[in-house]
Amino acid sequence: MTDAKSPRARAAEKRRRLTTEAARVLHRQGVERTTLADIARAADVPVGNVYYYFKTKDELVLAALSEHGAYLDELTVRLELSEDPRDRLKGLVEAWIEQREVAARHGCPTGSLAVELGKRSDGTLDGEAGAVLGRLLDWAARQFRAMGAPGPDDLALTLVCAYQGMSLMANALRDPDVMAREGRRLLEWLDSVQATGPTTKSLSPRPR
Amino acid sequence: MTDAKSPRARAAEKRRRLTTEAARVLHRQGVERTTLADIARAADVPVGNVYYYFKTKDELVLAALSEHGAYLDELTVRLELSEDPRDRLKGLVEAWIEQREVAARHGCPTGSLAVELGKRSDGTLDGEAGAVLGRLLDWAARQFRAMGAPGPDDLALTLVCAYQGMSLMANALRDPDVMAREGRRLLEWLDSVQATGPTTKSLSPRPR
DNA sequence: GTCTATATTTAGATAGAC
DNA sequence: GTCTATCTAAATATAGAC
Repeated sequence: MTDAKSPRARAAEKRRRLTTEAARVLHRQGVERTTLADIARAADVPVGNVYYYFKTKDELVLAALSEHGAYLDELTVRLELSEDPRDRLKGLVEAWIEQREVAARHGCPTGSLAVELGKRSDGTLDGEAGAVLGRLLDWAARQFRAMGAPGPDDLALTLVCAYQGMSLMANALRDPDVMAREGRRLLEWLDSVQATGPTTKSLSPRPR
Repeated sequence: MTDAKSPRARAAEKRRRLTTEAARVLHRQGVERTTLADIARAADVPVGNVYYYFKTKDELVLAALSEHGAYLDELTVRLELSEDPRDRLKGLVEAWIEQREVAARHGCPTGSLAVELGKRSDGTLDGEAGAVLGRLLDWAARQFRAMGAPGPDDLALTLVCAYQGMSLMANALRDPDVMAREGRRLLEWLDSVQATGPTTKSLSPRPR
């Protein structure tokens, strides 16, 4: 109904651009080392204009976090095309391995944000990154539960911890191969998890 | 030979205090959110005076990193009192579990630093945190090798990744229990690693 | 709605008195 | 060696013209 370039549409598009670029730049440079000018430049929007769309820098950070969360939701929804929950989980790990170059350069977007936001002494944006990781944790637990695996919550925790750990280490060592090696191990581990419990007691925590 | 409070001794002591407090405060607040004033106050040294001991803020960051590295060296040396390399590794994991409250509040000191320093676009202090983690990786690999376990380097990588992952997640979720649950799993996993290889193929990567 | 100019604040770093 | 006072730079945020 609105014309091709109505003011509303153009404004919405700018907001969109600012959000996407905020997600990208904050991932690369971190929250504290990124200035509003950096994001504005990347989104091709004048600095002062940013405040028309986002009242504070933190609102941009939150928008970036939502963006990463949305990407994750999109990915998990796509994985649900598989019938087998084990294949879904393996697809998740394969996606991580594919992202190995980015992970080695900048780490996991959400994990990095969690570290940075955790350092704040004021409560600002406290737990926001944790909430996104919590959603991933829940999704993984649902898959393990669907598999009939015992202790699905603990299995999910192990999986997501492994991802955060390999991302951090790949980034710290600047070595994408860390993602490949640990990713392969996770795939084999997923194969070993049985409906009646994993093949060895060592891999899954005791059901309580 | 020098008197109880010689200028030299007092100066050395101040430098010491600045280093320890830098390590503590940077762990709590992160590099970017910590001002020199914060560290100076914690060490009970006037702000301007800091520059007599450290020419730049980065020199303080490096000193803090060395401090964390020294703590790690100290720990591994103490663990070597055990004859059995498996017990040494289990002792390491137990130490991680004991630190669960601190980990939940501020994450792993070295891991956090690695994340923050990795966000710098200039090459400043690039790879410094990775080097400390590399030392831990080497030590763990030596223990696995002494056990006669196949693929000791990969096993070490898995162990350190697990630690970084559980620290990050415990911090993100503000939940020390993450450290306890994952720590228990790691202890059981270490028990399952055999001299001829782990009990199942799923836990250790194929020897190449 | 868009953008420029600028106010405000804060932090890293230095000069120089003691 | 120690410390105060201050310079300089940069970044968030705002005021107000268009």
